[in-house]
Amino acid sequence: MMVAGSHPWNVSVQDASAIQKGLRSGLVLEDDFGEIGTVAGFDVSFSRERDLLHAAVVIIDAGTLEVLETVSASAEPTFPYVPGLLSFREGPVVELAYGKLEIRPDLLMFDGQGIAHPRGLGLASHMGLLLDRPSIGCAKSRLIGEFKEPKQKRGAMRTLSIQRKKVGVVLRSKDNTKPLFVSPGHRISVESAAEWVLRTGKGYRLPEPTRLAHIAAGRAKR
DNA sequence: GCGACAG
DNA sequence: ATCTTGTCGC
Repeated sequence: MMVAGSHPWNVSVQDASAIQKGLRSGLVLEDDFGEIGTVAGFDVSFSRERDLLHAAVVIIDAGTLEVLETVSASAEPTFPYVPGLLSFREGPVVELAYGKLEIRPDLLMFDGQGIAHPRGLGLASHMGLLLDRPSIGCAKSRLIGEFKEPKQKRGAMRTLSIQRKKVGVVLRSKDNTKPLFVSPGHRISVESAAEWVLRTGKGYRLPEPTRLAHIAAGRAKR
């Protein structure tokens, strides 16, 4: 079995796509974890006046949803935003912030796609592989995939598929609000991914990990 | 050629 | 992502 090592982030748009194709075979799409005690949420904001990316990571207790740790890091963007290549723009800052953590989270949640991606390796999958951690992609909108509108009640979900293959779910995390696009990143199944998004929610559209990371990332700009 | 297109 | 106040609805 090929073991995933590190790879350069400063590559061309062409090479980035090739790197994704090479990494996808290393993904584990079934539950591969023990007891989940902590969940980390990631998000990145952008300050255009200073041309800086700010990444924030918030770790919460999986049982009480209480915040245990918050860290952030900043860096100049080295890659443009290209649909399908988001990890090459946000990956560097995310790794930087992750390195500042004292707690080693049991599960990672990202504001983006997992395997619901053109080459099967969205931000959550990519980071889950590099950090060797179970990860979930929890995006606010669709990148790729077909689905039917889920019912309006919290907890309702429909399959998100790519060429007849189930790659995730379109999940209603709150009554009468736009659904979330949840797909496994690495070392977790579609079912468990959806379950954890619901389990870490507090009544807001976004689950606590990602919601709090979003606030922290925005706060990091000031 | 045209439309779609995570953050 | 970001530029941005109020406003309608649960």
